[in-house]
Parts: sequence; C-alpha cells; structure tokens
Amino acid sequence: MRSANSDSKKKHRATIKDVARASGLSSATVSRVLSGYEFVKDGTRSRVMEAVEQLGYVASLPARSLAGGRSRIIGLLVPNLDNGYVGTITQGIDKALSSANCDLVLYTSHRQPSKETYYVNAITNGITEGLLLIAPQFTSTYLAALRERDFPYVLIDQADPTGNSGVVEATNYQGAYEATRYLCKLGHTRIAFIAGALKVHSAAERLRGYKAALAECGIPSSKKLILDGDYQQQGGYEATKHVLSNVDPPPTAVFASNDISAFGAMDAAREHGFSIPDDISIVGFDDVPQTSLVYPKLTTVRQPLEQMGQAAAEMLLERIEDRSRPPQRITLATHLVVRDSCTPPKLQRGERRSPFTETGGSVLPTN
Amino acid sequence: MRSANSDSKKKHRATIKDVARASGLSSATVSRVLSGYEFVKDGTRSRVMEAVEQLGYVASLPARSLAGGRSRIIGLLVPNLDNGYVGTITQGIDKALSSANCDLVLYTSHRQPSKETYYVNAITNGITEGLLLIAPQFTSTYLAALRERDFPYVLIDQADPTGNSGVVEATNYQGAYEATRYLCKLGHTRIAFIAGALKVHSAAERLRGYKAALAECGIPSSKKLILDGDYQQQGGYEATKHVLSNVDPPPTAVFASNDISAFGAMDAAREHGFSIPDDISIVGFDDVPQTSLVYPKLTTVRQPLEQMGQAAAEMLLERIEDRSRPPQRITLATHLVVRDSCTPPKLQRGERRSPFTETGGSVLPTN
DNA sequence: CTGAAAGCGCTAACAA
DNA sequence: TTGTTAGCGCTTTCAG
Repeated sequence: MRSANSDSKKKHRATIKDVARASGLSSATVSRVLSGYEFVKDGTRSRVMEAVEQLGYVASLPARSLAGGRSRIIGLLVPNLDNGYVGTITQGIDKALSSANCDLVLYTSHRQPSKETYYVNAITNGITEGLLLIAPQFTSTYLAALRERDFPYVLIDQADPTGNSGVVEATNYQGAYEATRYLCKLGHTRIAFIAGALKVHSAAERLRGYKAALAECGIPSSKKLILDGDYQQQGGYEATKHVLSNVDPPPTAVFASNDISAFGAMDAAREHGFSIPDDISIVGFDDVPQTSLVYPKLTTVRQPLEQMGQAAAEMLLERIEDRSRPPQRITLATHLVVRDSCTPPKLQRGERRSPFTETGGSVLPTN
Repeated sequence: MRSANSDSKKKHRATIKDVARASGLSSATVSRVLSGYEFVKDGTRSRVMEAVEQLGYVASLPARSLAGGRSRIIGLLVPNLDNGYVGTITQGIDKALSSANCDLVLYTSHRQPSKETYYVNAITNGITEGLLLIAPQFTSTYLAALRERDFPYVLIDQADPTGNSGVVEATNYQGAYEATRYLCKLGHTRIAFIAGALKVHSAAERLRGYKAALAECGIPSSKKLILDGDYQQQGGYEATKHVLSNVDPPPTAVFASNDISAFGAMDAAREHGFSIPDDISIVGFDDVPQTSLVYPKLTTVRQPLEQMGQAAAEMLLERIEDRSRPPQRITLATHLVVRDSCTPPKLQRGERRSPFTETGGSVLPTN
C-alpha cells in the first residue's frame, strides 16, 4: 500500500504561524511585512522574508480575504470566448493584472439567463475585488446592482447610458466614419452597412459614423443598404446574402460593424459568385487576429483591443484603491488598416467580370 | 450632496447570521440547508429559504472556503488566449462547470517564467479546489508540486510521463496517421511534416503517426521533409518557406501538426507563388474555429476540443469529490475533416501517378 | 517597532 | 432534527 505514508501525515502547507515561529516573531509582524507595511525594522523584515522563502509560504487567499485584506482577484464577465475579440482584450487585462499580482475569475454572461441580479450578487459576494465587463448587453440590470453595492467595476467597449461608470472604449464613431469615407473615396457609392445589435453603444456609434461619412460625401443613405446584424458571423452572412439578392443594383461594397460579421459577409459574397475585392469590397471593424488569416486579408478599423484591456484593468485597480475617485472614461483611437479586401468599384452595369480573374492562383509554378 | 446617505451607513451585505436571525434558527441550520444536508425538516428548510430570498443572501466564498467548505472555484492554466484552441476547450469546461455551479479562475502560464513552483504554490493556496491544465509544457515542475500537495488536477491534451495524472486527450497518433494516409492516397509522395514542440506529448504522437502512415504506404520518410515547428503560425510559416525554397523537388503537400502552424504554411506557400490546393495541399490538426475562415477552407484532423474540455472538467470534479479515485485517462476520437485545401498532386514532367491515386488502393490500416 | 487578541463568515464536530 | 462551540488563516486595533 503505497498510500500509507502519504496519508498518514498530511503535509499541511505552511501558515503564517509557521513563518512566525520560524522567524521568532509574531504573526502580526509577519502579516505587516507581507502586506508591505513600512514601519518594520529592516532586520525584522529580512528575517521574515527568509522564513517565508525557506518554507515556501504563500498566504491563503480565503483567509486573507475574510480578514478584510485584499484578495487580489478580479472578475471578468465575458460574452463568449471563441472569437479572438475577447481573447485579445483579455490578454491586455492579464498583462496589467499580472504586474499588479492579481488573478482573474472568468464569468461567462450566458450563465444565468434570467437572474442577472442574483448573478451579480454572487460575484460581489465572492472573492472578487472588482469586476471588468466586456461589452455587456444588459448594462441596466448589472450596473444598478453593482453601484448599489458600491462595487468597483469598469466597462470595456460599452458605454453606460447614465454616464456613471468607468469606461474604456475606442473611437467608434470616427472609426466608422473613416472606413466609410475610405470606401467613398475609392469611388463606391452603394455601400451596404451591417449593423451590430444597436443596444450596444459601439454598434450605434458605428452606424452614426457610417451615415455621417455618407452624408459628407454627398451620398444619400438608403434604408435598403442598412442591414440588421448582431456582431455574429451568421448575421453578417445573412444580411449580405439578402442585399446581394434583393437589392438592385447590388452594393459594390459592404462595411460590416465588426470583423466577425465581415467574415460572414465574405462567405455570402463568395457564395453569390462574387470575388473579393474585384466584385465587392469589404471592410470590417476591430482587427481581431483572424483578419490576416482570411483571404483576402481584411481591411478593417483597428481597435486597440489589447490596450483597451490593459487600460481597463489599470483603471479598475485604481478604483479599488480609491473608491471615491470619480468615474473616468478613456477613449482610445482607432485607425483604418488597409489590407486586401477593397478596390475601386467595377465599371457600370453591362460589364461583367470574367469569373476566372482570381488572384495569381491559377498560374503554374515554373520550377 | 447626494453622497451623504449612501456613505453614512454602509449597507452591509447579509451574512448567515442575518438569515439565522430572520428565520429564527441557528446559523448552523442555515448552513445545513444551504449545503443541501438532508436531515432538516421541510418546514425549517423553507423558512430558511424564505429568509435567504428575502434578504438576497449569498454566502461569502472566502468564509466558506476558509471554514473548509467547498469554494466551487476551479483553476485553469492556459498557455495563451488568442487562438481559438484554448477558447474552444474553455467553452467546454465552462459548460461542465456551470452545470456544477462552479467558477473558473484563469491563470496564464507565462506569468512566472522561472519560479513555477512558487506559482503552483500560489494556485494551491488560493481559493481554487482543483486545477485544469491545457497543454502545459513544463509538466515535470508542475505535476510534482501538485501531487505532493495532493491537489486535484487534470491534464488536457498533454500526457504525464509518469502516468500518474488524470488526462483527457485525443487520438493524436491515429489522427496524424489518418491524415497522412489521406494525403498518400491522394497520390502525394513528398509530404512535408511540420512538427510541434516535441516535448509536448501530442506533438510527438503526431509525428509518430505521420511516419507510420508513410511507412505503411511504402514512402520512405525523409529528414529533409520533417521540419521543426512550435505550434505557432510563425513557425509554420518559416518551416514551409524553408522546404519550399531549399528542397528539390519541393513537397506537394504539407501536413502541419496543428491548424495554427498550417495557417503559417498557407501564408508561406502563397508567398512562394503556390496556389492552394492546386500547387500544394495542406492539412492541419485540431479543427479550431478559424479553419473554415481561411481560404481555401482547411482540411484538418478534428479534435473534439469542446468535449475534451467538458470531459476534463467533469473528471476533475469527480476527483475533487473523491480524492482516492485512481487517475483516469480519457482518449477521445479524432477524425479527418475534408475541406478544400487538398487535391491530388499535379504531375511533374516525367512523373508517374502514384499507385494509390483516386479511390485509394489496397492500403490496410494497422490498427 | 512589535505582540496579544479579537474577529471576518462559515462549517463541522459534539451535544441536546 | 437543531443548537453550541470551536476554529479555518489572516488582518487589525490596541497596548506595550
């Protein structure tokens, strides 16, 4: 029975008392050293550190947290994980948090379909010191509960209608404006727009930007070219499929509210027999990692996702330190990243492009 | 000053005592009800629940955890977040965990470059009840520490050399074997292989499968066609670039150890002026979400990532309930997903079509 | 500058 | 079936 020895004496991990004993000090002092209290003799401090080192001591989070100390754990509420969007933001968060020595608890927002308030309750009663929310849809429910508890939180890529929250976002309006204008300048006049769920602030802003640019370029905006979308690939696919078959003449370009739906648009265009960008130009928004994976590489409005995550985490940390600090709002700049999915529009009606004009693919290698 | 009232009396959230008081019972009883203890009178139970409801009470995790109860938080150690691989697995984990009402703490393995042991210490001393590790590279360091503490954990997509760990993985060997054989049957005889970091078990297995299939098809395996890789896009890119320019005649197909490096291979091939699949066929491994995003859609070996995550989470939960349970090992089946990145090779001058072309010859699988 | 002691909110024997 | 009583490991007054 090899279990005998390992079972007989459960190797209890070192506690603060062990450190106290080993260093000949009180646990209070050890605690002080560990939490960076300044009035301790240098000698004492080093004796403690030595013992800590030697015992491989790491404080128990639950205990520390119960006793009113900081848990150094912050929560992150995400809508999903499968597209690079959340992943990239999270990478930034993680960066900021690890410099601050904090950990991350992941909450997926689909968890409690109905009882959001209960959910927030659970979060705020947990070990978490603060909460980061990535583009939450139901802000009204969450935010009220959070604020009522005076629980620190920061919104990422989503605004608070009441203006009472810490927020990190990007220039959605200008980004969309710039992208649309780029398309106009290329010569496009029939530019479809795939919207995001308009309750999400960024989606509404992007639509505004699109309209503004159109107006500015003297192109009347057409209801038939503004499609409903939901920031999902499927939505982008369907919207595009729809305009391509039902609007005549069809648009020569589509600006999707985010990259994911732009991917759907690409699928639909291709399925419709259009080649990109020759028959139709496509622009996205976000610049998720996949943009340079698709073919042709997607021209898009870059949101500095990683930086946004980092900024949000830092803001949250500050709010945790100092609860009285008024809510800040950081807006980071977007910019257009021109890749391969756009060209000037084809010639007028009557002309048809040969279906075999794809990029250099069909050429045989010479070696 | 609207802050006056909210500041004056910090709304202390309800504790178990409040519930006890409100229901006229002891906190022990409340605790029993809440933890699902069966021997409580129904009437008592409902009185408690009522009070809980009414006060919006949610137990404090730190307290519960300190007192020896379950924290219902499990840790997840991941290598990165930006490619769908981890995200998809995590989705499965999340699914299993939310049915069990558990939360997830995210640890990124790059955190403590050197002091891994310290890191494990920190994890096991936290609120976490168990740990899930996605394809960790430094198993030796982690696992010893984990086992020494008798801390429940499960490995995902990585084996434990000592065979003492709970493991969930897929049939890496057969998957690679199948993919390679598919390429052979298509008529390819010069099939390059982009390896993963060979210290990762799956990578080694995939290499084995590749070699076995080649042998089985009577194709001598050539060192020049086996390239170093690291499961990263850049690695795949460089490896492919290298074979394409330095090996003569160049391979007509490349089998990349994972999708991410296959994407790199696609970039390199294209850059080299090759069109896919006409000039070169490419196969990946994993079937991450991006595979149907790239163009052409990538033929790949599907690993049931989400299921793997789910299975691992379930296994971990079981191990937490019953520590004495011997380590299990679950191996899920992979299968080839044929998409658009492969065709039979083009004949070179004076070259003969391989005997296996078209409907595949008389090749028999070994197992 | 350091120690003693009182909890933080909960669970787990042990009684009743 | 329920209440009482100790702690869990740490932080934090309050005294030295």
